[in-house]
Amino acid sequence: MNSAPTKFSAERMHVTARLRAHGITPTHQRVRIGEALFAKAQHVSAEQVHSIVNADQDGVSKATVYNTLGLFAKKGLLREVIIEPNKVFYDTNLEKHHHLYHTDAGVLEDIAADQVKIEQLPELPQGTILEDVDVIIRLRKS
Amino acid sequence: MNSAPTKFSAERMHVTARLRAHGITPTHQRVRIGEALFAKAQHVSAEQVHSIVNADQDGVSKATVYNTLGLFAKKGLLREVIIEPNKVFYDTNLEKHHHLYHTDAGVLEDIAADQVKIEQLPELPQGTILEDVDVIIRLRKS
DNA sequence: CACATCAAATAGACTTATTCTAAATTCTGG
DNA sequence: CCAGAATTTAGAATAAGTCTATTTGATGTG
Repeated sequence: MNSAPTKFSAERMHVTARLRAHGITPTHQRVRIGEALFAKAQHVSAEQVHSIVNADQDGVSKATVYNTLGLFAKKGLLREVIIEPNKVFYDTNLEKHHHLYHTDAGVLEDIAADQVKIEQLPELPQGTILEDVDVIIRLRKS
Repeated sequence: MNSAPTKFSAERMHVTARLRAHGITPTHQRVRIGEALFAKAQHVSAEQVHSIVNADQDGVSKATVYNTLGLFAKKGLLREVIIEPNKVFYDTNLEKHHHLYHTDAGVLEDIAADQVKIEQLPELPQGTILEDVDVIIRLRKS
């Protein structure tokens, strides 16, 4: 369509604002990564982000992808989901929810929070605060 | 105490029987690994098992440690717990239970099943069976 | 404007957990 | 005891992620 990349698209502005709102300086590459993330997919690995962002010209380095994903996660723009050794997924869904994991296919699915009822949690040791509760339901082909 | 390793200790027989009961041919190295596992610790990494088993003379190779842990997990003698990228823990506790993870310290703790009440699970997609439900409560120093 | 400063980005070397491979060893049934 | 299968092994290979030293790019100051 356009011959030149759209530097000032609505999407781009949106991501920029979002980063600012979370106290993140919106650099060129962070915005690129943000666009890739928030465009569609729910669950992406660092590797996937790296190749999406580097499909176009002028890519973003591996190190920056890792730094940025880590930063986004820390700032609450993403949630890290660890389901397999050697594969961290980043989930753009920030609603409270849980995960269904198809172990055969390696596919991760969201489950709305109200589909799983956790009625009680143990008392936390003093001096600690809850960071997260992960519920992962692992499935296999029957 | 004994000058020679006790080849026919009660523990050893016990592990052997246990492997057999799970359809695992009890080779020398598998029994060694089983002893290390079931002796004490709750949560061990492959690396830890490897060094426990290799503290004595005549060690067990890395590959065998990995193969064996994988086999034990598949046969239901161990449970894999994935809480951090690049670190699989094997849990010898086979009771239904959940996990508390201290993210600062990297320490994993068990929680008795009755401390967490999961009242409802979503309907599983057809053609699939439940393999496991992992609940990991992540804590941080406050 | 020239300069000092600081954050962020980069390439590529490095680390670490795990898997693979091909060869050697051990086991099992006949 | 022997053939074939299962298991173990050392070490090479892979893959995700981290680290380092350097460069780039803003931003502010006199």
